Amino acid sequence: MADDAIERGVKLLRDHGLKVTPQRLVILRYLEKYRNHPNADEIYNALKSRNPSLSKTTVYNTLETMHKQRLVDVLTISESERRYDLRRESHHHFMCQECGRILDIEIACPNCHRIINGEHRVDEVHGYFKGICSECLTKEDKL
Amino acid sequence: MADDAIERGVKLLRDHGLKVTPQRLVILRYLEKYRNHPNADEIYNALKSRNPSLSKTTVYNTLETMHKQRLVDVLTISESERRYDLRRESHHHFMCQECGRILDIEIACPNCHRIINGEHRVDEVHGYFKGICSECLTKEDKL
DNA sequence: GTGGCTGCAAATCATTTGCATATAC
DNA sequence: GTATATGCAAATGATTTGCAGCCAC
Repeated sequence: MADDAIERGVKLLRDHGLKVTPQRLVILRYLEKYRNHPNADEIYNALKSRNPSLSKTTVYNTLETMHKQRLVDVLTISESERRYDLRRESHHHFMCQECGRILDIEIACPNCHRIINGEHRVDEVHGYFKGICSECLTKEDKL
Repeated sequence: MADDAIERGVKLLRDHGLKVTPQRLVILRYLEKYRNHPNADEIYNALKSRNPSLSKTTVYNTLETMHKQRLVDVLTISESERRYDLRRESHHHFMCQECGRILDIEIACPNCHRIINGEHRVDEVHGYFKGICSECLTKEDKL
């Protein structure tokens, strides 16, 4: 892992009032590097060979802690499992029902946020789109 | 159950190519009457006293079948369970983290749908907002 | 008549919990 | 030194599956 990535991770954790542990750093680094909206199992499996003592409980604990500190978004676009995403400026997600990929959708939706915030206090906004992605469309002619 | 509600249910099922069964009718009727975004368990518990033979498996089967026929929307706004909603013209949902209620949000978001449809084929759009509802805000001063 | 629907019991599997040990600060 | 984090094994709980009998059409 590059030194600057470690430093960045340490700072990110400290800035959010979290203790710095190797497990937290490596999970944060995974999210930052791949940005692939993984579930807990994918994170665990990707990291366990280089971090043999890592437990799945810790993966869950860590992601939950980071979510509470608004460092990580929890996506429920999949009906069967949670997926995690390093938090960044509001964007949305598209899930392909064919290949299962979750793609970032860069759409700002200022209307929605503003209107509803007048009535309730809105802390999280999730835009989930589901269908067939352009790649699968060309492959399989499902247009 | 009112006669016209039954008739409406029968028509709805037939129009969607589904066989008409008492279980399907009563579940449909529940969704139509309460529109409270229930989970499978709530539906089952609400109906079992008047429909003693109803099984939870059938509740799940029925909701899944209706979802496939685009009669019912599956909401994953709650992280721990699916919630169901009779399908109607596109609207969105707000979940109060305090009282747990899921409220309908009547916002049209034409931008989003149009833009993304140029790239992928979009079959479902879900807008999930989370925070504290106005009622809980006044009660507890969490503004 | 038959293909699809129902309901029971058992299985699955993501996530959570209890608790003893280890570690960040 | 102490509060918190980690990791193991066991528990939980929503959803699914296998299968036998039933019913809508």
